[in-house]
Amino acid sequence: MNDTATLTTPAAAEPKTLVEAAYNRLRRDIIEGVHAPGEKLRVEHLKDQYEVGAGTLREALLLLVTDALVVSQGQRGFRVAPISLADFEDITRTRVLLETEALRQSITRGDEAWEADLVASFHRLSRAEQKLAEHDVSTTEEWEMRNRAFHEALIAACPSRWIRHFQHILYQQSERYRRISLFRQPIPRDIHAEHQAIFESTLAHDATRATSILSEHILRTLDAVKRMPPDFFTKGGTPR
Amino acid sequence: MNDTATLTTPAAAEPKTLVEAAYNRLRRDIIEGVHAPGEKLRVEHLKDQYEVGAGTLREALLLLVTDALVVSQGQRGFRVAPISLADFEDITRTRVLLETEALRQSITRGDEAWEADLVASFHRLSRAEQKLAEHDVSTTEEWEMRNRAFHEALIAACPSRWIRHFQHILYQQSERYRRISLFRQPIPRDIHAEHQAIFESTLAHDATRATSILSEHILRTLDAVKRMPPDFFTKGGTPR
DNA sequence: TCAATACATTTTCTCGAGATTTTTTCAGAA
DNA sequence: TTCTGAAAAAATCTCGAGAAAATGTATTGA
Repeated sequence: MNDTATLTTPAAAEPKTLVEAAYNRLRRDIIEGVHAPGEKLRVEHLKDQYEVGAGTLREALLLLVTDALVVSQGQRGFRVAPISLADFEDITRTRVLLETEALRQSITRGDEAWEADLVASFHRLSRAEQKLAEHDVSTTEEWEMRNRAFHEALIAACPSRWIRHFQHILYQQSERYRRISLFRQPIPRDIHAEHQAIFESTLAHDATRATSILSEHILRTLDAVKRMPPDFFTKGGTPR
Repeated sequence: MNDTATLTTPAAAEPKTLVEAAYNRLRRDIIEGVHAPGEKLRVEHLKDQYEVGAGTLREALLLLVTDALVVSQGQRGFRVAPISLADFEDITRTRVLLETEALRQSITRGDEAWEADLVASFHRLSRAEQKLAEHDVSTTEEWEMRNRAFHEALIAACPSRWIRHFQHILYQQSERYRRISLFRQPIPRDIHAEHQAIFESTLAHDATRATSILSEHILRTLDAVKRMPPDFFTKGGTPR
Protein backbone atom coordinates (compact mmCIF):
# COMPACT_ATOMS: atom_id res chain seq x y z
CA MET A 1 0.00 0.00 0.00
CA ASN A 2 2.33 2.75 1.15
CA ASP A 3 6.06 2.34 0.95
CA THR A 4 7.20 5.36 2.91
CA ALA A 5 7.08 3.53 6.18
CA THR A 6 7.96 6.47 8.37
CA LEU A 7 5.09 6.18 10.76
CA THR A 8 3.39 2.94 9.95
CA THR A 9 3.60 -0.02 12.25
CA PRO A 10 6.54 -2.13 11.08
CA ALA A 11 4.50 -5.03 9.77
CA ALA A 12 1.28 -3.36 8.74
CA ALA A 13 0.64 -5.45 5.65
CA GLU A 14 1.96 -8.96 5.24
CA PRO A 15 4.96 -10.12 7.23
CA LYS A 16 8.08 -10.80 5.22
CA THR A 17 10.38 -11.69 8.08
CA LEU A 18 9.98 -14.10 10.96
CA VAL A 19 10.27 -11.25 13.42
CA GLU A 20 7.29 -9.49 11.88
CA ALA A 21 5.26 -12.68 11.79
CA ALA A 22 5.94 -13.39 15.45
CA TYR A 23 5.23 -9.73 16.23
CA ASN A 24 1.84 -9.89 14.55
CA ARG A 25 0.83 -13.11 16.24
CA LEU A 26 1.97 -11.90 19.63
CA ARG A 27 0.19 -8.60 19.24
CA ARG A 28 -3.05 -10.32 18.36
CA ASP A 29 -2.74 -12.65 21.31
CA ILE A 30 -2.11 -9.78 23.69
CA ILE A 31 -4.99 -7.68 22.37
CA GLU A 32 -7.31 -10.66 22.53
CA GLY A 33 -6.26 -11.41 26.07
CA VAL A 34 -4.56 -14.75 25.41
CA HIS A 35 -1.68 -13.34 27.38
CA ALA A 36 -3.19 -11.66 30.41
CA PRO A 37 -2.18 -8.14 31.45
CA GLY A 38 0.86 -8.15 33.70
CA GLU A 39 1.78 -11.69 32.66
CA LYS A 40 5.45 -12.45 32.38
CA LEU A 41 6.57 -13.23 28.85
CA ARG A 42 9.40 -15.75 29.08
CA VAL A 43 11.41 -15.96 25.93
CA GLU A 44 12.40 -19.57 26.51
CA HIS A 45 8.77 -20.70 26.67
CA LEU A 46 7.38 -18.47 23.98
CA LYS A 47 9.99 -19.32 21.38
CA ASP A 48 8.65 -22.87 21.17
CA GLN A 49 5.04 -21.70 21.13
CA TYR A 50 5.65 -19.28 18.27
CA GLU A 51 8.22 -21.51 16.56
CA VAL A 52 11.07 -19.05 16.27
CA GLY A 53 14.53 -18.66 17.78
CA ALA A 54 15.12 -16.90 21.07
CA GLY A 55 16.73 -13.85 19.49
CA THR A 56 13.91 -13.51 16.99
CA LEU A 57 11.27 -13.60 19.69
CA ARG A 58 13.20 -11.01 21.67
CA GLU A 59 13.08 -8.69 18.69
CA ALA A 60 9.35 -9.23 18.30
CA LEU A 61 8.86 -8.36 21.96
CA LEU A 62 10.95 -5.23 21.49
CA LEU A 63 8.67 -4.17 18.66
CA LEU A 64 5.67 -4.61 20.93
CA VAL A 65 7.21 -2.14 23.33
CA THR A 66 6.63 0.38 20.53
CA ASP A 67 2.90 -0.18 20.83
CA ALA A 68 3.05 -0.09 24.63
CA LEU A 69 1.51 -3.55 24.69
CA VAL A 70 4.64 -4.96 26.32
CA VAL A 71 6.92 -3.40 28.89
CA SER A 72 10.56 -4.35 29.30
CA GLN A 73 12.19 -3.95 32.68
CA GLY A 74 15.93 -3.60 32.53
CA GLN A 75 17.50 -6.94 33.14
CA ARG A 76 14.27 -8.64 34.19
CA GLY A 77 12.69 -9.56 30.91
CA PHE A 78 9.33 -8.70 29.39
CA ARG A 79 5.79 -8.40 30.65
CA VAL A 80 2.39 -7.78 29.11
CA ALA A 81 1.53 -4.15 29.79
CA PRO A 82 -0.71 -3.97 32.85
CA ILE A 83 -4.18 -2.49 32.71
CA SER A 84 -6.01 -0.19 35.06
CA LEU A 85 -9.12 1.93 35.07
CA ALA A 86 -7.00 5.06 35.30
CA ASP A 87 -5.05 4.00 32.22
CA PHE A 88 -8.20 3.31 30.23
CA GLU A 89 -9.64 6.65 31.23
CA ASP A 90 -6.42 8.30 30.09
CA ILE A 91 -6.45 6.39 26.81
CA THR A 92 -10.07 7.30 26.16
CA ARG A 93 -9.74 11.00 26.90
CA THR A 94 -6.56 11.30 24.85
CA ARG A 95 -8.29 9.46 22.04
CA VAL A 96 -11.13 11.98 22.16
CA LEU A 97 -8.65 14.83 21.96
CA LEU A 98 -6.80 13.41 18.98
CA GLU A 99 -9.63 11.76 17.11
CA THR A 100 -11.94 14.78 17.21
CA GLU A 101 -9.14 17.02 15.97
CA ALA A 102 -8.35 14.50 13.25
CA LEU A 103 -11.98 14.29 12.21
CA ARG A 104 -12.24 18.07 12.10
CA GLN A 105 -9.25 18.26 9.77
CA SER A 106 -10.51 15.33 7.76
CA ILE A 107 -13.84 17.05 7.13
CA THR A 108 -12.07 20.21 6.09
CA ARG A 109 -9.51 18.60 3.83
CA GLY A 110 -11.29 15.48 2.61
CA ASP A 111 -11.86 15.02 -1.11
CA GLU A 112 -14.30 12.86 -3.03
CA ALA A 113 -12.11 9.78 -2.88
CA TRP A 114 -12.11 10.04 0.90
CA GLU A 115 -15.89 10.34 0.95
CA ALA A 116 -16.24 7.29 -1.27
CA ASP A 117 -13.99 5.21 0.96
CA LEU A 118 -15.91 6.37 4.00
CA VAL A 119 -19.25 5.40 2.46
CA ALA A 120 -17.85 1.98 1.61
CA SER A 121 -16.44 1.30 5.05
CA PHE A 122 -19.64 2.49 6.73
CA HIS A 123 -21.58 0.12 4.54
CA ARG A 124 -19.33 -2.79 5.49
CA LEU A 125 -19.65 -1.91 9.16
CA SER A 126 -23.43 -1.66 8.90
CA ARG A 127 -23.64 -5.13 7.42
CA ALA A 128 -21.58 -6.53 10.25
CA GLU A 129 -23.75 -4.76 12.81
CA GLN A 130 -26.84 -6.13 11.13
CA LYS A 131 -25.54 -9.66 11.52
CA LEU A 132 -24.55 -8.92 15.05
CA ALA A 133 -28.09 -7.75 15.79
CA GLU A 134 -29.30 -11.11 14.52
CA HIS A 135 -27.20 -12.69 17.26
CA ASP A 136 -24.72 -14.11 14.82
CA VAL A 137 -21.87 -14.16 17.32
CA SER A 138 -19.39 -15.57 14.84
CA THR A 139 -19.10 -12.17 13.20
CA THR A 140 -17.75 -10.40 16.27
CA GLU A 141 -14.22 -10.70 14.96
CA GLU A 142 -15.26 -9.23 11.65
CA TRP A 143 -17.10 -6.41 13.39
CA GLU A 144 -13.93 -5.52 15.29
CA MET A 145 -12.01 -5.22 12.04
CA ARG A 146 -14.67 -3.16 10.31
CA ASN A 147 -15.19 -0.92 13.30
CA ARG A 148 -11.50 -0.17 13.27
CA ALA A 149 -11.57 0.39 9.52
CA PHE A 150 -14.49 2.80 9.87
CA HIS A 151 -12.80 4.84 12.55
CA GLU A 152 -9.68 5.00 10.43
CA ALA A 153 -11.65 5.95 7.33
CA LEU A 154 -13.20 8.86 9.23
CA ILE A 155 -9.83 10.44 9.84
CA ALA A 156 -8.07 9.19 6.71
CA ALA A 157 -8.09 12.65 5.17
CA CYS A 158 -6.43 14.23 8.18
CA PRO A 159 -3.09 15.39 6.81
CA SER A 160 -1.23 14.86 10.06
CA ARG A 161 0.61 11.55 10.02
CA TRP A 162 1.53 11.99 13.65
CA ILE A 163 -2.03 12.39 14.85
CA ARG A 164 -3.04 9.34 12.85
CA HIS A 165 -0.07 7.44 14.24
CA PHE A 166 -0.97 8.24 17.84
CA GLN A 167 -4.62 7.52 17.16
CA HIS A 168 -3.62 4.12 15.83
CA ILE A 169 -1.73 3.27 18.99
CA LEU A 170 -4.53 4.46 21.26
CA TYR A 171 -7.21 2.64 19.30
CA GLN A 172 -5.18 -0.55 19.65
CA GLN A 173 -4.96 0.01 23.38
CA SER A 174 -8.67 0.62 23.79
CA GLU A 175 -9.40 -2.42 21.66
CA ARG A 176 -7.50 -4.50 24.17
CA TYR A 177 -9.56 -3.14 27.03
CA ARG A 178 -12.77 -3.67 25.15
CA ARG A 179 -11.96 -7.25 24.22
CA ILE A 180 -10.77 -8.23 27.64
CA SER A 181 -13.76 -6.75 29.39
CA LEU A 182 -16.73 -6.88 27.07
CA PHE A 183 -15.90 -9.65 24.64
CA ARG A 184 -18.74 -11.95 25.48
CA GLN A 185 -21.34 -9.40 26.47
CA PRO A 186 -23.93 -8.58 23.87
CA ILE A 187 -23.32 -4.96 22.99
CA PRO A 188 -25.88 -3.05 25.01
CA ARG A 189 -25.87 0.35 23.37
CA ASP A 190 -27.30 1.03 19.96
CA ILE A 191 -23.87 1.44 18.48
CA HIS A 192 -25.14 1.36 14.97
CA ALA A 193 -27.21 4.48 15.50
CA GLU A 194 -24.18 6.25 16.90
CA HIS A 195 -22.07 5.25 13.93
CA GLN A 196 -24.76 6.36 11.55
CA ALA A 197 -25.02 9.76 13.22
CA ILE A 198 -21.27 10.24 13.01
CA PHE A 199 -21.27 9.10 9.42
CA GLU A 200 -24.08 11.36 8.27
CA SER A 201 -22.86 14.50 9.96
CA THR A 202 -19.39 13.87 8.59
CA LEU A 203 -20.68 13.53 5.04
CA ALA A 204 -22.72 16.71 5.60
CA HIS A 205 -19.45 18.44 6.54
CA ASP A 206 -20.92 19.37 9.90
CA ALA A 207 -17.68 19.20 11.84
CA THR A 208 -19.11 20.52 15.10
CA ARG A 209 -21.85 17.94 15.23
CA ALA A 210 -19.66 15.10 13.96
CA THR A 211 -16.91 15.65 16.52
CA SER A 212 -19.46 16.09 19.27
CA ILE A 213 -21.11 12.75 18.56
CA LEU A 214 -17.77 11.01 18.03
CA SER A 215 -16.65 12.35 21.38
CA GLU A 216 -19.69 10.97 23.18
CA HIS A 217 -19.35 7.73 21.24
CA ILE A 218 -15.83 7.14 22.50
CA LEU A 219 -16.60 8.26 26.03
CA ARG A 220 -19.56 5.91 26.33
CA THR A 221 -17.17 2.95 26.26
CA LEU A 222 -15.46 4.47 29.28
CA ASP A 223 -18.73 4.44 31.20
CA ALA A 224 -19.23 0.80 30.28
CA VAL A 225 -15.83 -0.17 31.63
CA LYS A 226 -16.43 1.91 34.74
CA ARG A 227 -19.42 -0.28 35.46
CA MET A 228 -17.25 -3.38 35.55
CA PRO A 229 -16.81 -5.08 38.93
CA PRO A 230 -14.37 -3.08 41.04
CA ASP A 231 -11.91 -5.94 41.42
CA PHE A 232 -11.74 -6.44 37.68
CA PHE A 233 -8.53 -4.55 37.09
CA THR A 234 -6.72 -5.84 40.13
CA LYS A 235 -7.34 -9.34 38.89
CA GLY A 236 -5.84 -8.42 35.54
CA GLY A 237 -8.88 -9.00 33.38
CA THR A 238 -10.88 -12.03 32.41
CA PRO A 239 -8.72 -14.93 31.24
CA ARG A 240 -10.02 -17.19 28.52
CA MET B 1 13.20 7.45 39.43
CA ASN B 2 9.92 5.83 38.51
CA ASP B 3 9.68 2.07 38.40
CA THR B 4 6.31 1.65 36.73
CA ALA B 5 7.84 1.78 33.31
CA THR B 6 4.61 1.57 31.36
CA LEU B 7 5.15 4.58 29.20
CA THR B 8 8.67 5.67 29.80
CA THR B 9 11.33 5.28 27.18
CA PRO B 10 13.06 1.95 27.84
CA ALA B 11 16.34 3.38 29.04
CA ALA B 12 15.26 6.65 30.54
CA ALA B 13 17.70 6.65 33.43
CA GLU B 14 21.00 4.81 33.34
CA PRO B 15 21.50 1.91 30.97
CA LYS B 16 21.82 -1.48 32.61
CA THR B 17 22.11 -3.57 29.47
CA LEU B 18 24.32 -3.22 26.43
CA VAL B 19 21.25 -2.83 24.26
CA GLU B 20 20.11 0.20 26.23
CA ALA B 21 23.58 1.72 26.20
CA ALA B 22 23.85 1.33 22.43
CA TYR B 23 20.29 2.65 22.09
CA ASN B 24 21.13 5.78 24.05
CA ARG B 25 24.30 6.48 22.13
CA LEU B 26 22.65 5.89 18.79
CA ARG B 27 19.72 8.10 19.70
CA ARG B 28 22.01 10.93 20.68
CA ASP B 29 23.97 10.59 17.48
CA ILE B 30 20.85 10.66 15.36
CA ILE B 31 19.36 13.65 17.15
CA GLU B 32 22.63 15.51 16.90
CA GLY B 33 22.90 14.74 13.22
CA VAL B 34 25.98 12.51 13.36
CA HIS B 35 23.96 10.09 11.31
CA ALA B 36 22.28 12.13 8.61
CA PRO B 37 18.55 11.78 7.86
CA GLY B 38 17.90 9.02 5.36
CA GLU B 39 21.31 7.49 5.92
CA LYS B 40 21.50 3.73 5.79
CA LEU B 41 22.41 2.14 9.09
CA ARG B 42 24.41 -1.00 8.34
CA VAL B 43 24.61 -3.33 11.27
CA GLU B 44 27.98 -4.74 10.24
CA HIS B 45 29.63 -1.32 10.27
CA LEU B 46 27.88 0.09 13.31
CA LYS B 47 28.55 -2.88 15.56
CA ASP B 48 32.26 -2.07 15.51
CA GLN B 49 31.66 1.63 16.01
CA TYR B 50 29.45 1.07 19.05
CA GLU B 51 31.40 -1.95 20.27
CA VAL B 52 28.56 -4.44 20.56
CA GLY B 53 27.51 -7.62 18.80
CA ALA B 54 25.39 -7.62 15.68
CA GLY B 55 22.28 -8.93 17.42
CA THR B 56 22.61 -6.36 20.17
CA LEU B 57 22.86 -3.49 17.72
CA ARG B 58 19.84 -4.80 15.85
CA GLU B 59 17.84 -4.66 19.05
CA ALA B 60 18.99 -1.11 19.72
CA LEU B 61 17.88 -0.11 16.23
CA LEU B 62 14.52 -1.74 16.84
CA LEU B 63 14.09 0.35 19.96
CA LEU B 64 14.79 3.47 17.94
CA VAL B 65 11.90 2.58 15.67
CA THR B 66 9.77 3.23 18.76
CA ASP B 67 10.87 6.84 18.75
CA ALA B 68 10.44 7.11 14.98
CA LEU B 69 14.07 8.11 14.69
CA VAL B 70 14.82 5.00 12.65
CA VAL B 71 12.70 3.26 10.05
CA SER B 72 13.00 -0.40 9.19
CA GLN B 73 12.02 -1.59 5.75
CA GLY B 74 11.12 -5.23 5.61
CA GLN B 75 14.12 -7.18 4.49
CA ARG B 76 16.18 -4.15 3.56
CA GLY B 77 17.65 -3.08 6.85
CA PHE B 78 17.47 0.16 8.78
CA ARG B 79 17.63 3.81 7.88
CA VAL B 80 17.71 7.09 9.79
CA ALA B 81 14.20 8.55 9.58
CA PRO B 82 14.13 11.10 6.76
CA ILE B 83 13.23 14.72 7.37
CA SER B 84 11.04 17.11 5.45
CA LEU B 85 9.44 20.48 5.94
CA ALA B 86 5.99 18.86 5.85
CA ASP B 87 7.00 16.49 8.61
CA PHE B 88 8.37 19.26 10.79
CA GLU B 89 5.21 21.27 10.28
CA ASP B 90 3.19 18.23 11.29
CA ILE B 91 5.36 17.64 14.36
CA THR B 92 5.09 21.27 15.40
CA ARG B 93 1.32 21.56 15.02
CA THR B 94 0.72 18.27 16.81
CA ARG B 95 3.04 19.42 19.54
CA VAL B 96 1.00 22.58 19.94
CA LEU B 97 -2.18 20.54 20.21
CA LEU B 98 -0.80 18.20 22.86
CA GLU B 99 1.42 20.57 24.78
CA THR B 100 -1.21 23.28 25.20
CA GLU B 101 -3.74 20.74 26.42
CA ALA B 102 -1.13 19.30 28.78
CA LEU B 103 -0.29 22.75 30.12
CA ARG B 104 -3.95 23.54 30.63
CA GLN B 105 -4.40 20.39 32.69
CA SER B 106 -1.13 21.00 34.49
CA ILE B 107 -2.24 24.46 35.58
CA THR B 108 -5.55 23.07 36.78
CA ARG B 109 -4.16 20.09 38.65
CA GLY B 110 -0.69 21.24 39.67
CA ASP B 111 0.16 21.37 43.35
CA GLU B 112 2.84 23.26 45.26
CA ALA B 113 5.51 20.66 44.59
CA TRP B 114 4.92 21.10 40.87
CA GLU B 115 5.22 24.87 41.20
CA ALA B 116 8.46 24.53 43.11
CA ASP B 117 9.97 22.23 40.49
CA LEU B 118 8.86 24.61 37.78
CA VAL B 119 10.47 27.60 39.50
CA ALA B 120 13.68 25.64 39.87
CA SER B 121 13.84 24.50 36.25
CA PHE B 122 13.02 27.99 35.00
CA HIS B 123 15.84 29.33 37.09
CA ARG B 124 18.26 26.79 35.66
CA LEU B 125 17.13 27.60 32.15
CA SER B 126 17.49 31.34 32.75
CA ARG B 127 21.06 30.90 33.87
CA ALA B 128 21.89 28.94 30.74
CA GLU B 129 20.25 31.62 28.59
CA GLN B 130 22.23 34.26 30.39
CA LYS B 131 25.46 32.51 29.53
CA LEU B 132 24.27 32.01 25.99
CA ALA B 133 23.62 35.73 25.70
CA GLU B 134 27.21 36.30 26.71
CA HIS B 135 28.21 34.28 23.65
CA ASP B 136 29.44 31.37 25.68
CA VAL B 137 28.82 28.80 22.95
CA SER B 138 30.02 25.92 25.08
CA THR B 139 26.77 25.98 27.01
CA THR B 140 24.56 25.23 24.03
CA GLU B 141 24.42 21.57 25.01
CA GLU B 142 23.43 22.49 28.52
CA TRP B 143 20.80 24.88 27.26
CA GLU B 144 19.24 22.08 25.20
CA MET B 145 18.93 19.90 28.28
CA ARG B 146 17.49 22.64 30.43
CA ASN B 147 15.09 23.80 27.75
CA ARG B 148 13.77 20.26 27.54
CA ALA B 149 13.58 20.03 31.32
CA PHE B 150 11.64 23.30 31.47
CA HIS B 151 9.11 22.20 28.89
CA GLU B 152 8.65 18.94 30.73
CA ALA B 153 8.31 20.70 34.07
CA LEU B 154 5.53 22.85 32.62
CA ILE B 155 3.38 19.82 31.88
CA ALA B 156 4.62 17.59 34.69
CA ALA B 157 1.35 17.96 36.58
CA CYS B 158 -0.72 16.86 33.61
CA PRO B 159 -2.28 13.60 34.79
CA SER B 160 -2.31 12.02 31.35
CA ARG B 161 0.66 9.72 30.89
CA TRP B 162 -0.24 9.25 27.24
CA ILE B 163 -0.17 12.94 26.42
CA ARG B 164 3.15 13.27 28.20
CA HIS B 165 4.44 10.21 26.36
CA PHE B 166 3.47 11.59 22.95
CA GLN B 167 4.81 15.01 23.88
CA HIS B 168 8.12 13.38 24.75
CA ILE B 169 8.37 11.72 21.36
CA LEU B 170 7.44 14.88 19.49
CA TYR B 171 9.83 17.03 21.48
CA GLN B 172 12.61 14.61 20.62
CA GLN B 173 11.71 14.86 16.97
CA SER B 174 11.65 18.64 16.95
CA GLU B 175 14.94 18.69 18.81
CA ARG B 176 16.46 16.77 15.94
CA TYR B 177 15.20 19.33 13.44
CA ARG B 178 16.38 22.20 15.54
CA ARG B 179 19.85 20.77 16.03
CA ILE B 180 20.35 19.82 12.43
CA SER B 181 19.24 23.19 11.14
CA LEU B 182 20.01 25.83 13.71
CA PHE B 183 22.79 24.36 15.78
CA ARG B 184 25.45 26.90 15.02
CA GLN B 185 23.27 29.93 14.50
CA PRO B 186 23.08 32.34 17.38
CA ILE B 187 19.50 32.18 18.54
CA PRO B 188 17.86 35.18 16.92
CA ARG B 189 14.62 35.50 18.86
CA ASP B 190 14.46 36.65 22.42
CA ILE B 191 13.65 33.20 23.63
CA HIS B 192 14.26 34.09 27.22
CA ALA B 193 11.46 36.64 27.17
CA GLU B 194 9.12 34.05 25.71
CA HIS B 195 10.04 31.53 28.36
CA GLN B 196 9.57 34.10 31.07
CA ALA B 197 6.12 35.02 29.79
CA ILE B 198 5.08 31.37 29.73
CA PHE B 199 6.53 30.84 33.16
CA GLU B 200 4.84 33.83 34.76
CA SER B 201 1.40 33.26 33.32
CA THR B 202 1.62 29.60 34.31
CA LEU B 203 2.46 30.48 37.89
CA ALA B 204 -0.39 32.99 37.83
CA HIS B 205 -2.69 30.14 36.80
CA ASP B 206 -3.68 32.05 33.70
CA ALA B 207 -4.19 29.04 31.47
CA THR B 208 -5.55 30.97 28.51
CA ARG B 209 -2.59 33.30 28.35
CA ALA B 210 -0.03 30.60 29.12
CA THR B 211 -1.22 28.23 26.41
CA SER B 212 -1.50 31.09 23.94
CA ILE B 213 2.09 32.14 24.46
CA LEU B 214 3.33 28.56 24.51
CA SER B 215 1.55 28.00 21.23
CA GLU B 216 3.24 30.95 19.57
CA HIS B 217 6.54 29.95 21.14
CA ILE B 218 6.47 26.53 19.52
CA LEU B 219 5.17 27.81 16.20
CA ARG B 220 7.92 30.40 15.93
CA THR B 221 10.45 27.61 15.49
CA LEU B 222 8.45 26.48 12.51
CA ASP B 223 8.82 29.88 10.90
CA ALA B 224 12.57 29.75 11.49
CA VAL B 225 12.86 26.41 9.74
CA LYS B 226 10.65 27.61 6.92
CA ARG B 227 13.22 30.32 6.25
CA MET B 228 15.93 27.72 5.67
CA PRO B 229 17.25 27.41 2.10
CA PRO B 230 14.72 25.50 -0.02
CA ASP B 231 17.13 22.69 -0.89
CA PHE B 232 17.89 22.09 2.77
CA PHE B 233 15.57 19.15 3.24
CA THR B 234 16.32 17.49 -0.05
CA LYS B 235 19.98 17.45 0.88
CA GLY B 236 19.12 15.79 4.15
CA GLY B 237 20.33 18.46 6.51
CA THR B 238 23.70 19.92 7.35
CA PRO B 239 26.31 17.25 7.99
CA ARG B 240 28.96 17.92 10.58
C1' DT C 1 23.91 1.15 -27.72
C1' DC C 2 20.58 -0.86 -24.92
C1' DA C 3 18.04 -4.46 -22.39
C1' DA C 4 17.86 -8.66 -20.02
C1' DT C 5 19.73 -12.45 -17.68
C1' DA C 6 23.03 -14.73 -14.68
C1' DC C 7 26.58 -14.45 -11.45
C1' DA C 8 29.11 -12.57 -7.41
C1' DT C 9 29.23 -9.66 -3.50
C1' DT C 10 27.24 -7.51 0.22
C1' DT C 11 23.88 -7.22 3.81
C1' DT C 12 20.30 -8.72 6.47
C1' DC C 13 18.02 -12.19 9.05
C1' DT C 14 18.05 -16.27 11.96
C1' DC C 15 19.63 -19.57 15.22
C1' DG C 16 21.89 -21.91 19.19
C1' DA C 17 25.26 -21.79 22.84
C1' DG C 18 27.97 -19.38 26.48
C1' DA C 19 28.28 -15.60 30.03
C1' DT C 20 25.61 -12.60 33.54
C1' DT C 21 22.09 -11.55 36.17
C1' DT C 22 17.95 -12.46 38.68
C1' DT C 23 14.98 -15.49 41.15
C1' DT C 24 14.09 -19.43 43.90
C1' DT C 25 15.30 -22.87 47.20
C1' DC C 26 16.88 -24.44 51.44
C1' DA C 27 19.71 -24.99 55.42
C1' DG C 28 21.10 -22.85 59.73
C1' DA C 29 20.77 -19.49 63.42
C1' DA C 30 18.21 -16.20 66.31
C1' DT D 1 8.54 -19.83 63.95
C1' DT D 2 10.88 -16.35 61.41
C1' DC D 3 14.73 -14.25 59.46
C1' DT D 4 19.24 -14.32 57.11
C1' DG D 5 22.29 -15.69 53.64
C1' DA D 6 24.44 -18.74 50.57
C1' DA D 7 23.94 -22.14 46.96
C1' DA D 8 21.19 -23.85 43.06
C1' DA D 9 18.11 -23.06 39.34
C1' DA D 10 16.09 -20.39 35.90
C1' DA D 11 15.93 -16.69 32.91
C1' DT D 12 17.91 -13.02 30.48
C1' DC D 13 21.39 -10.92 27.79
C1' DT D 14 25.12 -11.29 24.48
C1' DC D 15 27.78 -12.97 20.73
C1' DG D 16 29.42 -15.10 16.34
C1' DA D 17 28.48 -18.13 12.53
C1' DG D 18 25.41 -19.95 8.95
C1' DA D 19 21.17 -19.31 5.81
C1' DA D 20 18.28 -16.22 3.06
C1' DA D 21 17.62 -12.15 0.59
C1' DA D 22 18.90 -7.96 -1.83
C1' DT D 23 22.08 -5.20 -4.33
C1' DG D 24 25.61 -4.50 -7.75
C1' DT D 25 28.33 -6.13 -11.74
C1' DA D 26 29.43 -8.41 -15.82
C1' DT D 27 28.22 -11.00 -19.72
C1' DT D 28 25.33 -12.14 -23.59
C1' DG D 29 22.19 -11.22 -27.30
C1' DA D 30 19.39 -8.13 -30.11
